[in-house]
Amino acid sequence: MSHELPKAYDPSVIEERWARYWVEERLFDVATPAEDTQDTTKKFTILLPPPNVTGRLHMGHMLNQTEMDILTRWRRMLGETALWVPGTDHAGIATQMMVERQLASEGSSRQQLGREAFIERVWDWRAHYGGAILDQMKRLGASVDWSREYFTMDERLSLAVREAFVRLWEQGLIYRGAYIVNWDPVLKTAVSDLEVTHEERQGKLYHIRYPLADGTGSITIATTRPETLLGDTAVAVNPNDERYRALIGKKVRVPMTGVNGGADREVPIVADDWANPEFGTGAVKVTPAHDPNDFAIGQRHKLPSLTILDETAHVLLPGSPYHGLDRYAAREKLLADLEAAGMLVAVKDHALAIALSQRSGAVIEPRLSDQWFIAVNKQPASGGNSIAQNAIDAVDAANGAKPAIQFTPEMYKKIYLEWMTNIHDWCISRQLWWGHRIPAWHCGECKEITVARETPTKCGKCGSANITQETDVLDTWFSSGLLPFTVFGWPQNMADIRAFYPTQLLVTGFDILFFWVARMIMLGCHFMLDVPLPDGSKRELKDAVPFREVYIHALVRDAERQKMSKTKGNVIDPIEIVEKYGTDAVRFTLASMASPGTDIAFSEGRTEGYRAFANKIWNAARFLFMQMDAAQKAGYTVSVGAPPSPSASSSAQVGALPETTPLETRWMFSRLSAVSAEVERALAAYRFDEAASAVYQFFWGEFCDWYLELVKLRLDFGENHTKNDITAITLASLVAVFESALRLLSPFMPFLTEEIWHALYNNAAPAKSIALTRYPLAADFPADAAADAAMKTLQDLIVTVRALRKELGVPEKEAAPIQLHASNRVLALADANCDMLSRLARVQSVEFANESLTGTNARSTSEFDVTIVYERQIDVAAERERLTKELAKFEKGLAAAQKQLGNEAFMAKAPAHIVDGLRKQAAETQMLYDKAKTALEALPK
RNA sequence: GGGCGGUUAGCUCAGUUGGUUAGAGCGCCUGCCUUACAAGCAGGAUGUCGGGGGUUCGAGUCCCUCACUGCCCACCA
Repeated sequence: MSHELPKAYDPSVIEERWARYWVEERLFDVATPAEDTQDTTKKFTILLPPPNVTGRLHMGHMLNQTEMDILTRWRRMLGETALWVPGTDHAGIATQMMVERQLASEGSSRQQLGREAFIERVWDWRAHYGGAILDQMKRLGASVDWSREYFTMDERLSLAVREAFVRLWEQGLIYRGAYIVNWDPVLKTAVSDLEVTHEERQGKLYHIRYPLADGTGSITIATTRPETLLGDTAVAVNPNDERYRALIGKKVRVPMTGVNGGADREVPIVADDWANPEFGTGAVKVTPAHDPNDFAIGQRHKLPSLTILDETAHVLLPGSPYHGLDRYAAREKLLADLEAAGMLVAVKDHALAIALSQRSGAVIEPRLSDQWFIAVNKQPASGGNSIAQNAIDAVDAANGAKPAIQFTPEMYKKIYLEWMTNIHDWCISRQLWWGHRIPAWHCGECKEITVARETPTKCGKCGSANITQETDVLDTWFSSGLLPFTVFGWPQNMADIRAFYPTQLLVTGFDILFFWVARMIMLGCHFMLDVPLPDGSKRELKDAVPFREVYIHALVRDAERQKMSKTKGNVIDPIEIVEKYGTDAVRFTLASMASPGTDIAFSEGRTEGYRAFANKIWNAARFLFMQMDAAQKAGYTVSVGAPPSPSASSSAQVGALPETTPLETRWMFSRLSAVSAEVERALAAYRFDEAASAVYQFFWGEFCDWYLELVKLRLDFGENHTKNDITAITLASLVAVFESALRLLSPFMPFLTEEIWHALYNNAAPAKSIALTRYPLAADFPADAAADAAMKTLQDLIVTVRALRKELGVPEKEAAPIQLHASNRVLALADANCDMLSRLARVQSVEFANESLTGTNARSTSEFDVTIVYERQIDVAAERERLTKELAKFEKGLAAAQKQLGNEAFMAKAPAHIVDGLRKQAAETQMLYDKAKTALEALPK
């Protein structure tokens, strides 16, 4: 007995084994092609969006990886050089927080450890826990090149980051300066605009009276953040506001700003267009150090900036009664004091969008501080386009030309361009310890900044040795934005760059469209334009882009369409689901639900269904193996042909079929050809849902439901069996179809197909993995329209007879004769295939009728009338109901058709094939209507 | 304040450039342990395609409008 396959399908047993095998055998590693050979193989290079090293795999990852794996396996099987590069991101803030939390639980802190020891500690943490998410990936069978695994803090990548920074600096595209940034008072660092979310909250608008310094009156301002008045350096009014025109240039005393018992600060009233006469009182306080708009006003009017909050958002104003108070405590006290002094004029409800730090949840405090920026809209010193302009041109080609980067769904192109067009300079400095430290040194003497590739020993300007390195690190997205070229060795080793850059595709979620996708385009285009093409010619934008296509996928939600989140407790752990149903079933679920533009409501019910599908495949294999063994015993030579290799030329796998090939086999190959074409079309368009449903329908609905049942007719190896051609042809075809179907399925269900495929070859498979064989192509199998049509008719006949039998109450096992009235073609078909009718519809015999058949035992289709010869009376009431319903349906159809056909405008304007089709259909409907009517009238009253 | 999606069977979703009488899976109902599979087989029921208006010979599909819903962006105190 050969072909070992346990009776029960148990994914847990087979999946871990193959997952390990794929990694250990290094099946998906791709070596750098030798440069002197003319390698014309198409490349499919794809970068895994690196998960945070702190991360645990979630459904979003699994969707992302499933999609990438399907595409990569598919391309690989098409003979392309498929390289999928994995790695992890050092995730500055997230990782630092994680380790700090750990330290806190030990009663320690990073400050206690000091910078160096802390970073050591993070590396330790990473060594212990950092591999978790990639291990999970291995379990999911991702066909990545593990030999190229990277970490964004690796020595090699760190050097590249430093190089990129220095070059930008040299090009004048990086500057340092004091600007208002989003300050996270919990993490004590600046964060970028993208890392801030806004939340609608009910707040208050406070009207506060500022007395004029000359004692002639007062002006009332409106603010939502009264505590910031401690840092006010002006009051602004609109120059066109009649109410205040006379006050412009006068001074006011900002209440409660006296220090050490001194007088309140005097500040000017300035005229500025920013002040909106419609809002509040029309007069606005100006706090340049704590509000971006106020900062701008300050610049326009040369106002001083007064920082009154420290890095933890406590009041920093020595000598003031508010000094040391948290910003909200200060607000309370200040309001109470103002109230007592009669300065608080009004308090109004006011809805405001409050800025929150995405990471810590803290309320962002705009704060003036020294930060590093990339000037994205500035031309490089050496000439050329600004970073943003290149990033726009790459996606929105001039004169309607095909852009270098294409988005799927296309809608995201618009969103991207909108953002890129309005982009501000990118704040890349973070006040963290974990990350790429900025390669800049401050001179203690002349204050000059020296930016260098190698650690300098003295100031680049005055030569002083009194220099200290910048303490800030770079935004994590700066390094990950460089990945498409740094993973391939830029700037030192360019062999892989020449072979693999640009990557073909990026698959990711829209949540990192700006964070990562946009930054890769910005940095990729900018740096790679300077790298010549392999043939030495100048690289243009179309080849400088980091990837040629971007596929943005949906969000995975829970079954109730809720976003999964830890706080809601509705997070579905993919590993748990995988353990329950098997990776293949979960992958198939995600693929089948991944239609572009729609979020996925993950439901276990679907997964259950696809586990059933996996089980179906398993059992089909068992059936096949039984047949092979039986055939062998009956004296047949059963061999499984080797599939084509991926690089094989596209000559057909199965040529012309022998004359004696039975109908169902001709049909099956024809279907296999059609479904191969459909899958190819769907995957090329990223329609994972359509591809999945095509293979599902093919395998279950056609191969199992029809073909396997029909081949049983030819494969009866009982005692009376004599060797014959039809059996041999059927057997060989069955095996070939099944083997092809496994390859067709394998990108979707890699584990199951791998297991069965090896069993099919008795563990002596012609390749190390099914993943290294060629994907089925439409041209591999003979299409046969005649067989398709014939099978369609027979299927109709069989289904009609089954339904009729059920209705008549013919016992399941009892065979019954039928009468058939139809065209000669159909009659001949039924005659030639009466064994099919017998097997699948328990037809005892077929009698051909000359007259149209109606009556209680009859059913009609456009091609035939059929009656079952069976004495039992039908349920008259039920039959009447059915016929009445059918009549109504036909009437409706007829009425619609006649209305159309009677419409002169339609007849004149509609294309001929539509009119003909409608005519034909109307005629058929009329016929069916007549028959149903006759049948209804024939029913006993 | 801008912008973008979604609304189709009880549930989750397809439905390509307008074209004949709108589909799938799950669930539901009925009958079957038919020797690959009860995680199965066979049969069956189910929709005023969110409301209204318009364009067209023809609208689930295009336009307008309303409603509900989700998301993104935004420096109005």
